[in-house]
Amino acid sequence: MADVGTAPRTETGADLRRAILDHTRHLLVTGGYDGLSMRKIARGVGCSATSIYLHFESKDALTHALIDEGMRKLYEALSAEEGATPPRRLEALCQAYVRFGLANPEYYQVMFQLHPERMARYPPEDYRRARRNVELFAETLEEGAASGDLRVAATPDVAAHALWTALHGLVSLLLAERVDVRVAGDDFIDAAIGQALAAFEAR
Amino acid sequence: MADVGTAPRTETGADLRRAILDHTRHLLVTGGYDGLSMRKIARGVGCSATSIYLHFESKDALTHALIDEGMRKLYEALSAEEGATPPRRLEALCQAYVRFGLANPEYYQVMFQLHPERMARYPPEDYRRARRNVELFAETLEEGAASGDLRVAATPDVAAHALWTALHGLVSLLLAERVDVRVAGDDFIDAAIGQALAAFEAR
Amino acid sequence: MADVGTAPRTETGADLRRAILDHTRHLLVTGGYDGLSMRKIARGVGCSATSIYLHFESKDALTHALIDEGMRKLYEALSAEEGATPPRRLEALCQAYVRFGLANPEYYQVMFQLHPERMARYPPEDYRRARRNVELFAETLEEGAASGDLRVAATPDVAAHALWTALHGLVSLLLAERVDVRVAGDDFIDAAIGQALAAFEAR
Amino acid sequence: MADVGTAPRTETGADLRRAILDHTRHLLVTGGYDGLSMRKIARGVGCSATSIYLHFESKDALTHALIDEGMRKLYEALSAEEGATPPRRLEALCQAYVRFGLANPEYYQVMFQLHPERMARYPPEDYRRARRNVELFAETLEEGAASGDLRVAATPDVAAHALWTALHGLVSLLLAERVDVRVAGDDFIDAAIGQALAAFEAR
DNA sequence: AATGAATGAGCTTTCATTCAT
DNA sequence: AATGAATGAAAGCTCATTCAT
Repeated sequence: MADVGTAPRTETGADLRRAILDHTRHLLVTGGYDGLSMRKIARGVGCSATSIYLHFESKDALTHALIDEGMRKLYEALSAEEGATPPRRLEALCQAYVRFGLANPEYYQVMFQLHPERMARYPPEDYRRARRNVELFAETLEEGAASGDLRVAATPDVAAHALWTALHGLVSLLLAERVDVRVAGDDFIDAAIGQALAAFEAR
Repeated sequence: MADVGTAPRTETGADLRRAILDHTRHLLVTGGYDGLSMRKIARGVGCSATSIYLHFESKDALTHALIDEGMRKLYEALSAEEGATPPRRLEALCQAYVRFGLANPEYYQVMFQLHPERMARYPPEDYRRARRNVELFAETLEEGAASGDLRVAATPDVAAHALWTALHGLVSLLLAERVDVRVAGDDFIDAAIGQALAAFEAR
Repeated sequence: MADVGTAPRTETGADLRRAILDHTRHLLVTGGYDGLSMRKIARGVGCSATSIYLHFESKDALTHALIDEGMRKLYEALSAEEGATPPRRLEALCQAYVRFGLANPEYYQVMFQLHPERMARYPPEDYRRARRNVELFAETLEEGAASGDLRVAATPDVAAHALWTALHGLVSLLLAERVDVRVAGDDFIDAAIGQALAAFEAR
Repeated sequence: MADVGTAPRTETGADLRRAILDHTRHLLVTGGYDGLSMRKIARGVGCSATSIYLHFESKDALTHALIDEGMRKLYEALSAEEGATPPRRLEALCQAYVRFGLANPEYYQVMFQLHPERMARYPPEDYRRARRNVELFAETLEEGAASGDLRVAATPDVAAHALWTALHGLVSLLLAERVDVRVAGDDFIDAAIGQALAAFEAR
C-alpha cells in the first residue's frame, strides 16, 4: 500500500529490472530471439541501453534470467495440476504443459528453442531447477507404474523425457505456425496429446 | 572423365552455386540461422560476397533453396522406406525421419526451425513439395486403417501431423542438445519412437 | 520495309543502343541521375549489363550521349518557332523552352542539372552544339535591338544568358516540385515568362 | 578565453554535432548530395560512422537539419536588408539572395536542389519556416503595389514566386558552372538581376 | 554483337558493449 | 542508480566495371 501514488514515469530500481524483463518478453513474441536487441529493450522501457547493464551482466545473463523465470512459472503451472489417479494426473500435466507453451510463447521460445551454444553458459543451479519440470512427469509415471495404472515400458526418466519431446514438438510447431491451417485447431491438440498418452494406457 | 582430379582452386559456375549451398549448410550447424551471413559464406567458399548474388537473389532466396533441397532429400529418404505391412512401413518412416534429422542437422534447422516471418515468403510451389513428406505418413496411416492393421482415431491427415509433431520434438530437442545426457542415447530414440507409435497399435 | 515482321524479342545492334538510351531516360524520370544504374538499365531493356558497354564506353559516355540528344531536340524545338517580329519570336522561344523542359524532364535533368564535375568531361564538340540554343535567343535579341523593337541593355549574349537563367529557374523549380502548390499552375508559368520578358519591352 | 588554442583532437558532445554539420556542408560542395556518405562524413570529422547516429537519426534527418539551418541563415540575410523604398528594398533582397547562394553553395544545394522524393519527408514545421523567405519578397511587392512604387501584374505571391524562380535559375546555373565563362562575371549577375526586376518598374 | 561470371569498394544502418561522469 | 557518448564489427545489398568466352 505504501507505493500507492508514487508511480514513477520511468521505472527505477527493482521496478526497472522487472520492466526490462517484461519488455524483453514482449519483443521476443514479435521478433524472436534474433530480433532482440539491448537498444530496443531500452527504448521500450524508457531507459538507456547502458542502464540494462546495471541489472544484467550481459545479453546472455538477461536471457538466462528470463529462462529461469519461465522454468519457475512452468513448474508452478505443472505442480498445480492434481488428479485422482496417475493417468488423470499425467493427462493434466500434458495439457498444462501445452497450455503453458501456447500461452507464453516468449518464455517458451527462450526456454526451449535457444541455440545450444547460447545454453552452454547456462548456470548449473538454474539448470537443476529447470530439470524439475520433467521430473514431475517422471514421478507421476513412476507412481502409475507402481500402482499398475500406467504401462511404462522404459525407465520412468526415459519415458518422461520421451513424452516431453512429443509435447515439445507439438508446442513448437504450433508456435512456429508450421502446422497446416487445414489441420491445426483444438481438436488437433487433443488428438496429439491423446496419441502421446496412448503409450501409457494399461490394457 | 577427363576432368577427374582437376579440382579448380575456386569453384566457378554451377560449381560455385553448389559450393555456396554446401558451405551455408556447414555454417548453419555451427552458428544457426542467425549466425549466418553472406560474407561468412563468401569467405568460406573463397568468393566475393557479391558473387553469391549472381546465384541467389537474396539471403531469403538462398535459404529457401536450401529448404527445398532438404525437403526433396527428406522425401527421397522417406520414399525409399518400404515395409511389408502398414505398421512396419510406419515404423520405418518414423525411423527414417529421425535418422534424416539427426544426420542432417543443417537442413533440419532451416527446414523446420525458421522464424515464421521468414517462412511467410516461402514460395507456394515449394511449400506444396514440402507437404508431400507428411502426406507419406498420412497415406500409410490410411492404408493401415483400411486394412485394420493400424488403429487411427482421428483422420489420417490429423493423425499424421500429430505423429510428425512428436517426431519433430524428438529430433529438435536432440539437435538442440536439450535432452539430458543421462537419458539421451540410442535406446532413448527407440523408446521415443516406440511411444509415438503405440497410439496406432491395433489391440 | 525489309524489317517488317522481324521484330526481335530483345533489341540488338543499333536498336539496342536506342533502347538503352530510351530506358535510361525512363529511369531518369523516376529516380533521378543518382537512381540510375547500369544494371537497372540492362534489366529494363532486357540485355546484360555488359552489353551496354558495347555501345557506350562508360556511364559518363552514356550520359553525354543523352545530353547531346537532348540538346539537339531542344534546338529543333526552338528553331521551329517563328514569329513575325522579334518580340513575338522571343516570346515564342521562351514558351518553347519551358514547354520542352516540362515535357522532357529526363532530358532536362541531365542536360542542365548534372554536377559540374560530371560535365567537366563533356566533349568540346558537343558543348559547341549545346551552345547554339542560347545563341538562338541572342540572335533574336540582336535583331530586335537593331530594329528597335526590343530594348536590350546589355550585349545580346549577356542578355540572352540572363534570360536563359530565368527560364531555367522556372523549369527546374517546377520539375523539382518546389513551387508551392497554391501558386503553381498555368497562370504561374505565363506570369513568370511575362516577368522575364518585361525587361525587353520597348517603351 | 581560457579555451582559446586548446582545440580538442576529436570533437565531443555538441561540438561533434556542429562538426558533422560543417563537414557535411564541405562534402556537399565537392561531391554533391550523391557523393555524400555517412562514412565520408565520419572520416572527415574523425569519429566513427556510428557516432553520427547519436546526433542524427538518419541521413535524411541530417540533411533536413542542414536545410533548416540554411533556410534560417537565408532568412537572417534577407531580413537584414532594408531599403528606403519598396523598389530599393526589392533590389536589396534580390542581391542578398544571390549573394547568399553564391557564398553558400553547400547550403544552397541541399536547400533547393534535392530530389523531390527526398523532400517529401521534410518536416512540415521546417517547411513553414522555409516558406518565410519567399514571403519576404511577397510582402515587399505588396507594399510597393500599394504605394504605387512597384508595378505588380499578378498577385504578390505569384509575382514573388516568379521572381524567385528567376533568381534561383541565376544562382543554380552559376553554381553548376554552366554559364559560359565569356559571359559570367559581376556584370552578368547585375544584368540578370536587373532583367528580373525590370518587370516591376513603374513607368 | 553479346554474355555470364566475377569483383572490390561502397552504401546505410544496427549491434553489444565500455567508459567517464 | 543512471546516463550520454562513443566505438569496432558486422549486417544485407548495390555499384561500375572487367574479362574470358
